[in-house]
Amino acid sequence: MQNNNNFIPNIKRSELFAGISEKDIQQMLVCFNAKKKKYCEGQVIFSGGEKIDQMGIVLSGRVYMESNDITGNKSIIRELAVGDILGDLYALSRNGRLIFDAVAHEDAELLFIDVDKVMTPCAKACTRHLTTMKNLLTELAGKACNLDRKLSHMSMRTTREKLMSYLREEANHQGTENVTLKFNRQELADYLCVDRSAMSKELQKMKKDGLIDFSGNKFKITG
Amino acid sequence: MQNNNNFIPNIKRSELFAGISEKDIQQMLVCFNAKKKKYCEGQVIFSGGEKIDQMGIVLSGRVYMESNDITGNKSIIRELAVGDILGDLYALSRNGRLIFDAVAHEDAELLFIDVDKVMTPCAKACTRHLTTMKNLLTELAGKACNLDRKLSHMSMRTTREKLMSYLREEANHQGTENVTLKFNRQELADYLCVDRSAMSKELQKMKKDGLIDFSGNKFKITG
DNA sequence: CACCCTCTGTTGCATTTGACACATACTGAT
DNA sequence: ATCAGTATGTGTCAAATGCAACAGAGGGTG
Repeated sequence: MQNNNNFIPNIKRSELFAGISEKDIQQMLVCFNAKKKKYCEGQVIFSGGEKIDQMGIVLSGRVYMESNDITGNKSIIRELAVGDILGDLYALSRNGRLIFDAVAHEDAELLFIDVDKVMTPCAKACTRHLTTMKNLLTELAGKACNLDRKLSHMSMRTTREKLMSYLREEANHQGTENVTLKFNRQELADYLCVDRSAMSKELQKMKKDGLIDFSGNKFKITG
Repeated sequence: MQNNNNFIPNIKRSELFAGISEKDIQQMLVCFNAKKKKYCEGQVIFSGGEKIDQMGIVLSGRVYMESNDITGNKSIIRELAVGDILGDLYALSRNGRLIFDAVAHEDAELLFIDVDKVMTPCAKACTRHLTTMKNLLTELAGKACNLDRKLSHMSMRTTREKLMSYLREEANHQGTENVTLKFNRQELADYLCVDRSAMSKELQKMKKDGLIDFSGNKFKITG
């Protein structure tokens, strides 16, 4: 591991180390064989089909899990921010092969950790080991719930329903009717797996029908 | 827990108890406060919005996680068979609230287990406790991967692409080009979130175009 | 300012899809 | 055999969607 541990405050934001002191984290990072790596915007971090045995924690920047199919359609599967964990579900599953690409959406720094080091209690009695395993379980369960939530939007039959489903959840999550999206229009369309222009049309119709109001990426549910 | 433990062979098929002897399983079931329960076909096991702190292991029958929206559209999110675990990702996540309904698709028996009992090492030193935690992590990761796989089908823009994506994965999973589906047409449509009649038409077109061949629920990818 | 680039909305058109109705098996029960 | 019920495929039509092309609004840079 590198000498400069100035990323420790950021790593504390990760669910993996919840309830663990900075001092203990530093010890564990050695134990977990943690390695820091930088990525430029657009750079591929993991690519679909690849077999991995490390998971990455986002220290800075944003990362997208995305699918780029043969016909040129991009789909944003999920979006990862600082503290989020990348690739854990593949590295921890039996076959370990990625389905999607992980791409740096902005310049980003990641800290990579060997998953088997997390899964296997180490010899030097890391007392916090059990805590990280429990944290990982919670994190993984949360991620799976988010996938379920995304599926609930995707299972809607029309673009309008997909948008409402997504916006309602965002409103719920952000705790206000006035929702600020992190996506631009193209990204929102890629996230909901619909055509951008068709979505743009539908958004206008929904505004006219009094369902929503919006300006830029500030949305409000009104219906 | 009931006296008749004749379901132990079935429970051994669950990933949760992988690598644990029958004798140890019996002890752990007491420790986990396991309770068996029967459900009739069509009966709701968990319903959307409900908060849960138990997970269920399918001892017999089949269970669907499904979404039933206001407009009457059903979507089959996933299908659980004997040995599969139900509700774990909700029970283990922070908020613990279900998004979908879990419904018995056939008469079914489930064994319910307290998740916090699994998460907390017990006083009477269950040596196998760590194993179940690791197993649960693997199972959860595998489930999340399946959700990702499902998302990869759903993100396809056309019914034809959704079908091909799904069939290719099934072929891959079943290890043969001759795929036997567990779904009937309506269920397949509900799984891929498309209209049944439209899908039926598309299947015929795909057959005519030489992409696939099928009869009943036996499919073959030919293109 | 002129230029380039990106983002968003708009339009027209061809295709796909969903909804509904109905015909045709096939199944199981009586 | 008869009947009811279910599963599957077909036909028609309206609506939704994708696609391509373009216009206008910024935003940054030389």
